[in-house]
Amino acid sequence: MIFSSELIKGTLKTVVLKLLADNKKMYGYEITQKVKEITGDKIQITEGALYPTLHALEADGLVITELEYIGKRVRKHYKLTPTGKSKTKEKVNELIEFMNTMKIVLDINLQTA
Amino acid sequence: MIFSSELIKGTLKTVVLKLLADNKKMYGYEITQKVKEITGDKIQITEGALYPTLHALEADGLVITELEYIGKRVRKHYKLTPTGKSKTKEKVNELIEFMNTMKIVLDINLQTA
DNA sequence: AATAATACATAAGAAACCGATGTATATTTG
DNA sequence: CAAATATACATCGGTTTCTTATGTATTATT
Repeated sequence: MIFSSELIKGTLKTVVLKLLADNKKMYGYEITQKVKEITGDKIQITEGALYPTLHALEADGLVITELEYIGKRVRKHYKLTPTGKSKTKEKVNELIEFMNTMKIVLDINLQTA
Repeated sequence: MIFSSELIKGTLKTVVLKLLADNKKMYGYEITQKVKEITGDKIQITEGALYPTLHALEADGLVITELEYIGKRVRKHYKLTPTGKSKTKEKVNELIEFMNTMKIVLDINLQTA
């Protein structure tokens, strides 16, 4: 089972930030593979979604980039800025709170009307 | 704290379906109030998002409608069809699984690279 | 009497993603 | 060794979906 893209949408930025917080430094392709790996292929980030997101994070000053050359191939590494680190905490906390709220909506709302 | 709309986006349809499953029959305005109530004002569904969603659910055959007149004011009640009921189970299960997966991404991904 | 709440609806614009396409190098496999 | 696959970046048109604003009308509150 692969999760519908509408579910992934709202959490993409948070997931990317969290991965960068845990791994210090990652490049785009690595992020797609990492997400596939730790979610058992259930979340697959498309390149068309990821690269614009990374560019937006950079434009917002949440990450900085660094190029690495592997032979002739280039890798663009992304790393959190201090602002990015605190933003990551905010977003992760919001998502956790949101999921707790969702649990209430999904589980506890039993014929209360 | 009010959750960012990007988080709410992917779950709106599922939340509406779940409320209908639990309450048999609801009208639009009632849904907005119910969601505010059970989430402690943290999720506020706008009318511009809700009504198009309800219309889409109806067009997809997941709900049927029924008009009620309170004096001169009209209420449009929405009720799940059999198809809607099974779709609700699917969507709720997917969301629960998604949240479990998200927990792994947010909590357990510790320097595995 | 005026304001707020109830109750529906639409519509223009914005945001964000999907799927496709493009370019190029490196590795694996038959 | 040629072909296929994997690695690695990027953009873009079209679609979906929401936001904000607006519109109409009735009922309740202050």
